[in-house]
Amino acid sequence: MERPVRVRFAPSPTGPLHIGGVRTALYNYLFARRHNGTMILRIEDTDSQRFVPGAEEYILESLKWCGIEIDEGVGAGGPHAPYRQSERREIYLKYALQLVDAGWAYYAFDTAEELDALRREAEARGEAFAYNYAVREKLATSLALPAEEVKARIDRGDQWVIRFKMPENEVVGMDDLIRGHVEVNTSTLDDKVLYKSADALPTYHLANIVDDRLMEVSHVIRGEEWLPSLPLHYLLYKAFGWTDAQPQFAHLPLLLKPTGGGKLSKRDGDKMGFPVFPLFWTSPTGETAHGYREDGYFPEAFINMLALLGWNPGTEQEIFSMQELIDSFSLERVSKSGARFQPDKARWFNAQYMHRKTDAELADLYQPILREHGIEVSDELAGRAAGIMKERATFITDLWDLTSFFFTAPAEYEEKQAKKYWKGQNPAILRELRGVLEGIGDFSMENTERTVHAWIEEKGYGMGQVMNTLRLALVGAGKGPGMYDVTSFIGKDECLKRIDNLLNNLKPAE
RNA sequence: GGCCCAUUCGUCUAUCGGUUAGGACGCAAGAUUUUCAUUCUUGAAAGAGGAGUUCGACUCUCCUAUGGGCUACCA
Repeated sequence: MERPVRVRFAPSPTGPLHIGGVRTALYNYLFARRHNGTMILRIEDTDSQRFVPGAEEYILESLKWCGIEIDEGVGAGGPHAPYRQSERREIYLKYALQLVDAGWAYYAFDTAEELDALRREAEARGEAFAYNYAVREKLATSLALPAEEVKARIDRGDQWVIRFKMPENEVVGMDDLIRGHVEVNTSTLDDKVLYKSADALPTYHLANIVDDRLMEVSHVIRGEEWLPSLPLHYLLYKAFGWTDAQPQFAHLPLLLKPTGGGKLSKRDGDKMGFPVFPLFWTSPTGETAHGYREDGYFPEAFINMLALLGWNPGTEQEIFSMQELIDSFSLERVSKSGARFQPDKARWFNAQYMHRKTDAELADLYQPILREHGIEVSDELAGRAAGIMKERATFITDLWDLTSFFFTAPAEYEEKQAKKYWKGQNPAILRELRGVLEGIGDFSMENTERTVHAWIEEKGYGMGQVMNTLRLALVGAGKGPGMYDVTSFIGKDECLKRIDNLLNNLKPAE
């Protein structure tokens, strides 16, 4: 019997969610939806030291903005509540103790200072210290100490941890949905801490396995940085006797810096001018970081871009709605190697979505910006202006520079354009054109164009000469949409007014 | 240092032993255009290196190199 698909996204609230984390969440979500499964959000706040206030809210808000829906977990509730590990703390000790009883784990009483000293000693010898089979019976552990001594230490309130007793020289064979079969010898691994008495909390490894089991997780889809601890996780399932219900694993390739080496980090964004976070972030200490949302990206474009960073459909389609992503997603088509994040492509995706927006959608997005500039117009007009110019825009915020002339007369004239066209007989022609325009009754785009073109032809003027001079008057620059888009948008009176402005206020060049 | 993972145009990638190695971003040129864009066409641009296996390797194996990850009482 196929087991129901249940996946989880399990971030720790140690700061804003990074775009690599968003992609992990996205792939989990896509996989869940693709298989009619359940998407769980679990907050892994087992490190009380690194907890950052506001981070959890940030994660929730980010997922919401991205359109990644949580079926079960923090913010959604569900049959396995609570989903915040700090609220599940009483669950874990029992399991850690179960492992100790079964001989799979042991108590260790080393202090942080002692461990530091051990590491320094090893380093001085040019070696790396590993807490493993070679040392665990020589240190202050329940493996070395007499039982009464162990009990006495615990009773007296000494701090302790429970470590996994990694077997010596065994080969663990693992199967990853993306990477295939991987084997590791346990002698290269160390005895990871599973539980710490100091804060009565488990570490990632224990909490992860226990919760995945309790929450009936069927597939663990996470970043490649977890691959090295997969053997431990396999062994943990074995130690608990849960191998039959063990989830399948898929380790995702990492997101890398656009240039240079290493994985994407917060500083890259600041340095190279693109966000590494979905949303704007202010840390408790007042540091801020850009976000895709505030930088003007559409969530659909952001998600589309992210989905294709490490996955491809095997076809040449590049523009995907969330539903299309769901329909075509598969772990088999996730690539194995790390993907460099590419800011240019992110912008291109956004432009593609911009071009596909309807006037009504654009109006909604553009109105706030217009109001910021003191422009009060109908949605119809705002949408029409945006619609005319959207193909030139990448972000909604580009629109003001592109369309301001629809709403306000040029305050000044671009020097280059003025120099080129505001000379010779052009002022005279413009004056003549003013008369032509004034005489047009039906000022629609079509009729104005027909009338003006007929006049140009009759007079034998150069098309570019006339239109660019008119453009100077109406737009004030050597750019913009077709002139009849402008004339019909601003209307006859405003056209004449702007022509008069130019005629009266700018001295023609020689 | 040790362990693990990876390696096709600058970048994201297709190819699952036989292809003129395809697409996209970016770049360049051209076309269209009343301007600026858009759009369209074209172009430059890749199998890390070396051994094998095979009639035949980008594809399989090994070695080397390079990149990345992990190596915490962090996740």
